[in-house]
Amino acid sequence: MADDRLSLVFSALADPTRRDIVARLATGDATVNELAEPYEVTVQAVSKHIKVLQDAGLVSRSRDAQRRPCHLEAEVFDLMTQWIERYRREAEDRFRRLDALLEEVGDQPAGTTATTEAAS
Amino acid sequence: MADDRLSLVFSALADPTRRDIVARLATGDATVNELAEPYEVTVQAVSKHIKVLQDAGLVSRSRDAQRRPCHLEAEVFDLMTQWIERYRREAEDRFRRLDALLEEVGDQPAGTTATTEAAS
DNA sequence: TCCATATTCAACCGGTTGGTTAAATACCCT
DNA sequence: AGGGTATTTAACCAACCGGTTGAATATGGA
Repeated sequence: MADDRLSLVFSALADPTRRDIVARLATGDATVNELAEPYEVTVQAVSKHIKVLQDAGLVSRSRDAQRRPCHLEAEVFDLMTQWIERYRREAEDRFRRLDALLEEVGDQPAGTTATTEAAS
Repeated sequence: MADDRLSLVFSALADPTRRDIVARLATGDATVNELAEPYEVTVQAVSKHIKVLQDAGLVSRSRDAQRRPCHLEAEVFDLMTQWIERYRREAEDRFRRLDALLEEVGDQPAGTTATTEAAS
């Protein structure tokens, strides 16, 4: 379920180990064995993580003898930032309009209207 | 497992229905019943989705009689964009350095060194 | 008080996920 | 051919996820 590109990318990055792998690939290509070394999990588990990242388009592989180095495909990040920025902008614009409206009416200062109960 | 903030946010947005809810909340606050209306799923399912978004800090609730309107907390987006931009920048910098090195050596034009095999 | 509305909680179900171990595959080297 | 290294596949398992139905809770209004 949820096999569209954006879902795959967000889902892939929802795991801290995979985010860590991405972080390390940002500094340079690496093989599965190299990537697996710092973790306690087996190399097979890391291989699965790489597959998830690959299916999301975040990682590509090449071949070098037995090794299959992983390469970070950073362009995919654009897909996320575009989505995020779009709705952030919409929300901020709406907030600005509300703010201006309150200013105009001469109500209480903005941001004190509702009990927000945000998560800790 | 994976209960850190960034994991919760990415995980929350990995579901298309939840992304859609976020998109709609960007245009204005809404109740669970209002949000559930366009979907085929039950209102309980949507309530669960809201809970996930709330745990991730993406949504806050207020009270208005029986209604508990949902409000988008767009600041959380910053957490993601900061993470994304950091590693994108690292990867791009590395690419630029490699590019410059190849230029210096007088090798082939950049981007033609490895078989990338990227996902479709 | 009684009823309608809005929302959540509880229990359940099938599919997915992240991990394991064991076996298979792919490639290099002598 | 045979052995070593790198990696993937297969089968399995417990936990989680998104959905359901049914019951509970909370609030407003007649």
